[in-house]
Amino acid sequence: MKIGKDVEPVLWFVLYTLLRLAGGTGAVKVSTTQLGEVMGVSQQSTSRHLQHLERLGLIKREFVSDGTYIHISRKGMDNLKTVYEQLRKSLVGPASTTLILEGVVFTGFGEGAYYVNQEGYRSQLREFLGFEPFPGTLNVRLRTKVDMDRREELERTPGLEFKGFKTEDRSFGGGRGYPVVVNDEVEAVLVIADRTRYDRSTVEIVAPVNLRKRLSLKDGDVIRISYSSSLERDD
Amino acid sequence: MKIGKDVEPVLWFVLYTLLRLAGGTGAVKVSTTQLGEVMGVSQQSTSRHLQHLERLGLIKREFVSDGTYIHISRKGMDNLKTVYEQLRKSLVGPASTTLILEGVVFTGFGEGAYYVNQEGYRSQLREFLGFEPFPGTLNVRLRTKVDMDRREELERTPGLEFKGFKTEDRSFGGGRGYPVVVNDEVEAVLVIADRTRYDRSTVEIVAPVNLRKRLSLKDGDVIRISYSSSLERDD
DNA sequence: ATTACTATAGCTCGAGTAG
DNA sequence: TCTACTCGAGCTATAGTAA
Repeated sequence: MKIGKDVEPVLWFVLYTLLRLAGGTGAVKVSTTQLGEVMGVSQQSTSRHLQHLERLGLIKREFVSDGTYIHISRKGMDNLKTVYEQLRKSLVGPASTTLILEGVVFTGFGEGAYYVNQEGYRSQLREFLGFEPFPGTLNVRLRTKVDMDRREELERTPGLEFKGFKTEDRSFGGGRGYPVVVNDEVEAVLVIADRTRYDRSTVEIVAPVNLRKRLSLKDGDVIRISYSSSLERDD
Repeated sequence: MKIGKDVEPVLWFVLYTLLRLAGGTGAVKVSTTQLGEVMGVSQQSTSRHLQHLERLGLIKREFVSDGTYIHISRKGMDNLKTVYEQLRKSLVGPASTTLILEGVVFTGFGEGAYYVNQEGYRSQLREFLGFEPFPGTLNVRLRTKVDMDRREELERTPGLEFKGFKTEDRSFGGGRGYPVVVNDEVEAVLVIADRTRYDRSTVEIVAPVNLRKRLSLKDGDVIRISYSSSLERDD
C-alpha cells in the first residue's frame, strides 16, 4: 500500500503535515514533540516516522542544539505534487493547463551533447521521447520575467524524473524532463538538471530530431515552447 | 492521527484511490479484489476498509449481482477537497482565487426566512458570520452560463459545512456556506442547501444586516457576489 | 463471481528511559 | 530540552473459509 511511490499512508501523512507547516519553502524547524502534537501522535512514533522518511530520501534533517530543521527533499516534493495533481485531475477536471514559454536560441559549450550522449541519460530520454534522442540539445534563453515565472510554474509540476547514475569516470546527477511542443510542430522534452536549476534564465531542449535543422533555427531566433499538463504520463 | 477530519491515513488512501478510479463523478463499480490490487492490499483488508469508510459516512455502497457501486459521499468529497486545498496552498502559493458571481435579486416565498429562523441554523450562521444573522435571505437568480459555471467552481471548494438537525416537528437537511462580499461592501454567506443544490440558477445570501435596505436593492437589481478563497477558515 | 467472518502472525504504538 | 532506544499491549493484515 503505497501513496505516490514508495510511501506508506502513515508516512505520507507525516510528509503532508510537514509541508503544511513548512509552506512553500519546504523547510521547518520543528521538534518531534511539536510535530507529534499537530498530528495527534506520540513523540516516539513521530521520531520513528521521521527516520523512515529520511531513509526513503523524502526529507533531510539538520540537527541543531535546540531542535531540528527538516527539509522536504526533491523526491518528497515530487511525491506531494503527484498526489496534488491526481486530486486536481479528479476534483477540478482535466485543467488542460497550457504553459507557453518563449525564448531565444543560442549556442552553448557543447555540454548538452556531452550529456545526451551518456548512455545513462540516452536510455531515459529514449523512453520519454519514444525515439532515439538527437545527440545535441537546443539552448534557449528566457528573456522576460513572465517567461521565468512560467518556468517556475512548470517546475512545480512533477514532470518526468531523470535518475542520476555513475560511470567508471564520474557520476552524473538527476533532473527532470517536461514533455513540450516546440513551435507547435515538434515534440520534445524540456530538460532541467537538478544542478542547474537555479539558473532561471536558460533551459535546454532535447528532441528526436535536430531542431535547428528541422525548424531552420539560427542563434537569436525566438522559439515557442508549449507544455500541456495533459501530456503528462499517467503515473 | 487524522487526515482532514476523522480519517485515518490508511482509510484516506483508500478514499483517494477511489477518487482516482471514479473521476469527477465520484462513483465507480469496483470489486474489493480489483480495488485491493490497485492499492497493493488484500481483498479482505479492502473489504474491511470499505466498511469503515461507509460507517464514517465517507462513501455509500450499492450492491448489485455482479459487483458493487461505490459513491463517494459529500463528506468524503469534502475531505478530499480539503486535502487538495492544503496541498495547493503550499505547492502553488496562496492562489487568491477570486470568484465573482452576478445575479438578479428576486422575491422568494419566504422560505429563506423560515429556515434562518430555525435555531439549528441560526447558531451555525452566527458562528460563520460572527454576528446574529438578519432573519431573512436575499434570493439571487444567476442569468448566464458563466455565472452558473462559477457557482459550480465555488461548490468545488469545501466551504463551511452546515449540519442538519431535527426538531420535534421535522428534520432539516445540511448544506454549505461560502463567505462572500456583496457589492464589495457587505460581508455575507452564500448558502447552498444540499436539497436544492441541483437548481443551478439560484443562490441565497444570508448577512448580519438587511441587505435590501443596506444596499437599497429592489427586485430586478443586479448584485455582485465576490468570493476569495483566502477568506476560508483555516481548518 | 461476489463480500466478509474468524483466527493468528506480524507490525505499530507509546510508556519508560537513556544519552 | 532534544532524539531515539527497548519492549509489551494492542491493532492490522492476510490466509482460510463461509455465505
